[in-house]
Amino acid sequence: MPYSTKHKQDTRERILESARRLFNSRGYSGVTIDEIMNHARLTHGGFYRHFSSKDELYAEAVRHFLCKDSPDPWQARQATLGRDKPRGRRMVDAYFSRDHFDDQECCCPLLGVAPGISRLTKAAYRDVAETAVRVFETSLRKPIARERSLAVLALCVGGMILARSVDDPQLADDFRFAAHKQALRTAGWFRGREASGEPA
Amino acid sequence: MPYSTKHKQDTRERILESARRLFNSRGYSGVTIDEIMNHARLTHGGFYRHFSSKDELYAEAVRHFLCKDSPDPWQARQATLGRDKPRGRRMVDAYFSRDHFDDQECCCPLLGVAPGISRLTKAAYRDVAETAVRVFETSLRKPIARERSLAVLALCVGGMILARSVDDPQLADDFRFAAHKQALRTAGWFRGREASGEPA
DNA sequence: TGTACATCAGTGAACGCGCGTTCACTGATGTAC
DNA sequence: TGTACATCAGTGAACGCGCGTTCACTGATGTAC
Repeated sequence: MPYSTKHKQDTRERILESARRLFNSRGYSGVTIDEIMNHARLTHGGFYRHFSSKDELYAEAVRHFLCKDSPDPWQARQATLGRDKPRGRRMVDAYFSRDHFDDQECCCPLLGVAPGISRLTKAAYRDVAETAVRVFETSLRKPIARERSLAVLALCVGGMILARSVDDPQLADDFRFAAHKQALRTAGWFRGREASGEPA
Repeated sequence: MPYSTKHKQDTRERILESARRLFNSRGYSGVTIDEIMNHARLTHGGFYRHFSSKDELYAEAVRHFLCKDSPDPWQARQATLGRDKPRGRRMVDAYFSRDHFDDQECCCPLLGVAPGISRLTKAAYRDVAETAVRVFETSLRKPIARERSLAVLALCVGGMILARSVDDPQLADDFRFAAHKQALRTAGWFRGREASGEPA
């Protein structure tokens, strides 16, 4: 039995960590196995001793995001944000921090799916987003209409992306309904329980 | 001058419409130019008479999403949802409708960026999402903690994705701050104006 | 009205490169004697 | 303790395919005469 099992585990861990960072910053198809292996100080040929396909590696890398023991700025961010706040609050603050916004490598994997959006495309997204915000803004009653419009849009996009990214239909519906309800509430359109089920 | 300019415009429109549908359902790299052209009843060679690159086509297709005159189920969805409601409300309802959730072709382009997520990957996302929801749930005070947790998560993901997808730094910050504030408010952690700027 | 011509949308073969995957080989390491 | 051996992590060349892009060509159409 050559090489200790620890040696192999360590290598696997290194590949996983490299994959997580690179996938997050450039998306699934923006990164090659060769790059990941080089980043982990290996050559591409050895990859299949650790994973059976690129797809499997990606799924593992997503899960790896949550590992407590990885030397991860994301974990650090949470830690530095005040021990007195509840854990959930620290997570939210860390999530929305400029640090997290700028950090391409150590971000939530859902933020990394957009495969290296080009400048051209970002401009198009801005057009769409601005139009949508304007529509909401004119529909809402005055006080801080714009700010609430932005939040409503975030609820729409986030709720649906989460619903679609998850393989449990029940959880998907839960996301959809909860985000919907909250969006109506934020906009001030929520009366009674009308949004708790499917809208008519 | 062979072929009327209208003829060329029509063809371009057809390519754009095919592109929008296919990109939305399978993401940028999940669709080939050949497929798009076939879908528009053309062969791939003619593509470059209309667009200078695949990237340019994608950006145009995103913008095309908003065209009022396209025969788009998305527009239809809004129309059928009750004329008495304000336009923004109709948009939100249409956005969260099961119809929009299921429809791969005619959805918000931001929902189409995730390039054909594999079953393996969806399972990984569910793990991450469930863990995150559980953390929030235990941090929130009791009443409908789960529902609010889901909404908070949706605000996080949606706010950051929008912020990252847009090429105007000011608009990006606006999304980030608005979503952050609303997340804290939804969770019940918002006291005074502490989240209006960058968290300390 | 009819015919020759010029234009250019559309065709389909070909190019070329990137990248996931495979494979024969190497050599470091743990075990048996 | 030292040596032969077996294992398998890691190497690097090669394969093969998909796909964005190019290009020489075709043929439909509008215009000029």
